[in-house]
Amino acid sequence: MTTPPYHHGNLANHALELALQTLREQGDGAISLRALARQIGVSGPAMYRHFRDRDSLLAELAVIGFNQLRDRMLVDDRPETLPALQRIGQAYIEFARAEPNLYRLMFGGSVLPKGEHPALDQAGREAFQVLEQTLARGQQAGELIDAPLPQLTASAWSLVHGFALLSIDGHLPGPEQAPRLTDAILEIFQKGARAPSSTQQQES
Amino acid sequence: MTTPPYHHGNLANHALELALQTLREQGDGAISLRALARQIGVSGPAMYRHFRDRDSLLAELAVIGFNQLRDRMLVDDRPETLPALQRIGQAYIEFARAEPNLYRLMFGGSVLPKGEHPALDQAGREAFQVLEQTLARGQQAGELIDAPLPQLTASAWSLVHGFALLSIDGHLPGPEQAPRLTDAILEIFQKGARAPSSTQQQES
DNA sequence: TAACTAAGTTATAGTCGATAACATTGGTTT
DNA sequence: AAACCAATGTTATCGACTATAACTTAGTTA
Repeated sequence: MTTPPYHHGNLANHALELALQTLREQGDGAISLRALARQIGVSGPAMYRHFRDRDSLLAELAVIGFNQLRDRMLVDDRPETLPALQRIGQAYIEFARAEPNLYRLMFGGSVLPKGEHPALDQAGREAFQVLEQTLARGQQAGELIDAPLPQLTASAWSLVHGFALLSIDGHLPGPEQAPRLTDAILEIFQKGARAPSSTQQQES
Repeated sequence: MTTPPYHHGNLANHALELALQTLREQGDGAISLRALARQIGVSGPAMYRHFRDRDSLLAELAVIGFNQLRDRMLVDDRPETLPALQRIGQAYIEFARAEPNLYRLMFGGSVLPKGEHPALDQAGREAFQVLEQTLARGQQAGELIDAPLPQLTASAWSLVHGFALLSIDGHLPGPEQAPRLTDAILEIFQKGARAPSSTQQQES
């Protein structure tokens, strides 16, 4: 009685949950299909019915991450662009700091090279577009400089991406004052990207 | 005659050279001590006389990378800070684009976590300081805003680091116009970090 | 009910990291 | 010069992993 059924029924989801937990606790290098299968109580090769290979499982985790990141960035309730940008930047960096290993996996170009996992590329683009559309709105409202949109987007994304990685990798001093640092770098960006005619003023 | 000598005599350097080549061509994941030993014509465990483990070899590669990066950043021949910063930023991003896999290894927090390889941390600090000292000079000369130096440094480093990674990982459109994009983001930073009283003027 | 298919299984090949125990060599010491 | 010894190799071996092949089970559908 209560003998485990031959078919698990939810192997893929179960595996993804456990993998996400392993990722959080020990990083992507610690994820192995065999170990996951052991934890679930299933044989190793069973995993390959649900994931083409190890990288495909990692890619699915990264997709989950990008969707979470996109949702967290969708908080620009402010009508003015500059406060909205500030909010988005904060949410972005908070996500990276809350899920460092997931964030690294999402952008770790060496582990999951771009172009090999279409769903992952798509999820990344969608998150990217939240930022881009906000910047576009800011330009249309005349709050941001008139630089080409791709340039402006690349600048903003570079700044938060670089800060997020330096922060979670321990390259910045004083991790406890990360929020203050976050605001400081976002201010510099706003000052650099603000339209000269903007009604916003710098504090001093 | 011409029988290979029992002692190789230069195993460590030879291994590092081959590993660097493998890294360039196939990324850090493709580096294995056994494969290196095979190429050199030596047995696997011989490697462990020269490297504590695989990560130690990777760490030595990363140290080489940081030293190269630092040397490339030491080109601020201009006395004024802003042009010097521009030069440093360009050199930084050119390095990352020329050696993408090496750059990823240097900063790949998951592969080589900070704190486990003192020589690596030291080399990273030395490169970091080139940027920091230039920014400090700019502040003393009154060319840069009076924000706390760590904040200013974190901003500049974040921007070039983020841009470098997004660029080499293929997240930015139009790779062929990377140099133009580079100048664009550096301009935004300069505009955001320039002292209000600076004699430098924005172009329009 | 027979056939098909999805989702498991065992068996196996090949690679790798790492350690233990042993062998060779060249420089150093007496 | 002989003995020694530290550095640098060697073979043997363990355990873990990715991945494929061939087979089995069970649920669904004609």
